[in-house]
This record gives sequence, C-alpha cells and structure tokens, in this order.
Amino acid sequence: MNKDFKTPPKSAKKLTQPETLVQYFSELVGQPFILTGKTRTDGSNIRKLIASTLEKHSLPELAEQGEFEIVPPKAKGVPKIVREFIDTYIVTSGTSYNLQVWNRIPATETLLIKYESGESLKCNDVRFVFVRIDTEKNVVASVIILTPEYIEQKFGKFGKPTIKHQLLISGKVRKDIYGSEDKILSFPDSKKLSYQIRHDYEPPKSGMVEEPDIKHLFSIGLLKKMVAEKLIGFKLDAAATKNRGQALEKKVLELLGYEVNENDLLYGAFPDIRNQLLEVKVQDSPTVDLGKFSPEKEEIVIEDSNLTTFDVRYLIALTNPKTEIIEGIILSPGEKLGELFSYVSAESYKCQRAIPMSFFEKYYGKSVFNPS
DNA sequence: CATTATGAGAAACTCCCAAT
DNA sequence: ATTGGGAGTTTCTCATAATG
Repeated sequence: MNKDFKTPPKSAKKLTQPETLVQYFSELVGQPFILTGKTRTDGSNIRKLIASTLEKHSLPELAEQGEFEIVPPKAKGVPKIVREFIDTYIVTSGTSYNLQVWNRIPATETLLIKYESGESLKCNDVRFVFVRIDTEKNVVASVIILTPEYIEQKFGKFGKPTIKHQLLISGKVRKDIYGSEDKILSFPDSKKLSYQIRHDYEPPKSGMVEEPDIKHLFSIGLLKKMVAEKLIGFKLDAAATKNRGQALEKKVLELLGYEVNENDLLYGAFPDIRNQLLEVKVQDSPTVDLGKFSPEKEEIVIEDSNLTTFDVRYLIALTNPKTEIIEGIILSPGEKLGELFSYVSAESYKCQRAIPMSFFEKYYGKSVFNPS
C-alpha cells in the first residue's frame, strides 16, 4: 500500500465525499477476489484492493509534517487508510457478521487527529468500508460504506469494549529494584485495609478462593517477610505446571500455609488469591499483563466489603527470562501501581457489533453509502 | 437469542547491521 | 547518509467458542 495513505489529509473538509467513493468502488463489484482462508491475509488484500482503487482517482491533499498530530499513542485506533479516513472490513459467510473495531470506541467524539488549525478528525468521522465477498463465485458481491452513527442507529450500539490492561515497568525501575538491598519494592496497604488487617501470622482459616475477611488479611509488611523475601532467588519451574503464573501462585500459597488444590489454581479468579486479596504476576518483559481488571480505574472487586482494585495487593515477580529465577519483587496495593510505576496504559481493546448477513444480501451487486 | 471472550496465525512493525 | 535484508516481536484481523 502506498505510503501516502498513512498521512492524513490537509483538512477534514478535503476528504472525498462518500457519494463519490461509492462511484469509485462500484467498479469493484463483480471483480474476482480469491480468499486465501488466512484471515490476516484476506483482510490485508481487501485493504490493498480498496487502496489501489482510491489511487486511480485524485486523493485529498496531503497534510504537511507538523501540521497535525496523531493523538492516540502509537496511532492506536486510527483507521488504516488515514488519507481518506477509511477502515476496510471483509464480509464473507455466516448468518451474521461480527464487526470488530480495534482500539477506539466507534461512535464517539474522541480525537484521533488534531490539526494545528484547530480542526480535528474524530472516531465519528471514520468511514467503514465493507467488502462483501461471494464465497461461491469468488467475486466481490458488494461494497458498502457506513458511518458509525448509521451502524449504531440501524443495528444498535456497539458492545462494551473488552479491554486488556497492561502495566509498563521501565528498565530503570527494574534496575533500581535489582540494585536495592533486599530486592523488594513495597508500599503500605491502602488506608481502608491498614487499620484492620493482621501484622502477625496465623494459619489461614479458609480456602484460597473464599471471600476474604478483612480481619484475616495479612498486611503487605507481613507478606513481604513471609513470601517476598523467600521468593528471591527461587526458580520458577515452568515445566511442572506449563504456566509460570501458576507455578508462582502455587509457591506463594505454600508459603502462606494454604492447602493447594489444583482445581482452585486453574480457576482464574480475580484476584488470584482471593482469600488474601492478592494478585500474583510474573514479569520478564517490560509489560505486565493485568488482564481484565486494572487498578487504573477503581472498580469494586468484592461487593460485601466494598473492596476495590485499589485495595488489591499486587505481587509482581521480576524474573530473569533466561534462568526463570526471581530476581526482584514488587509488592504494592493497586492504588500505588499506576501512580508510582510508569503508567498503566497501552491497552488494546475492541468493540463488537453483530450485523445480520441479510443486510449485506440486500445490496448484492451494488456499491452504496448509508442506505436507508 | 445476543453479547462477550478467546484463539490462530500472518501482516506489520522494529531493531540491528552491512552494503551502497 | 541512506537503503535494504534478516531476525525477532508485536499487532491485527477474522472466525468461532463461551457465556448470559
């Protein structure tokens, strides 16, 4: 694909009118298109097809370097064909098409491109180009251009984004921890917890997956002594459990005196060790995968006692990827994670919306824009 | 049924180094 | 200084399974 497609137009007003795009794309209808069956390849081929069609006509004037700014980090969520603010999608078989939009909430005013002039391009401005393929005849059945508002108004709102959170721990922080005396970086428990929890050890009264009782939670200080200090230098045997996260979880449970039950381990609860409001993570690259819950936003984790992601204690084991030996540990309540460590961000997510296949069937052999 | 989550696996990107 | 190859890593794209 031409490199110029990656640069935005000089102004939002210069974008080609959808009615004109419809004309451009009408020549594609009926043209052969052979599916490879490799999702990523097919998607890319569709994009190339649309891009080359656009290239046959005059494109919006290019914006100059420095005239604009791409708002999201790493241009996440910006449509693939920025020049025309188009994203392409391939529609094949099935009774319903699952539209999946990555890294932006489609029908919102969220900024994607900000111009010096004050103008901007927003999520709302993206044009969705659906190329329907007739899988029997291997030809383009139709090209349908839709706007996000149209999609929501016609088919309903997009589902709520399924967000995967990540936490970045910079090399510097890691080095600092390795360099420190006990190789443990810890912060005190959240206020809510601090008054009520235990600072001396007693054997656990309930199983690991039971709801925690604040009075029986061990303080971070205690966890540090009982678990973190013992873990330094420990080798995570990945082979045993096939999963280092679980290997660590098991070890932590043993250190705390819980009875380890294989089934409970596999049960992917949040936090991992619910009874201790403790989430255990292994980290060997700069990114820690936090999964669905993230302390970026305060969210209730345990209804009854009003405990939130801010109260959850995170134990992050920094391992040497070569040896699988734990060389450092971070022990912190959720509330401090985002604030003191680099940043909680760099998330990838998608929004989904099912569109019945009958909608595409209706426009077989046509190229249309927001049909009524 | 509708909605949300997981999975496969190749494209796209990044980084390093050598050749022009 | 710029280009290009290669290796390695990350991101994407679509399908489909799981869940409510």
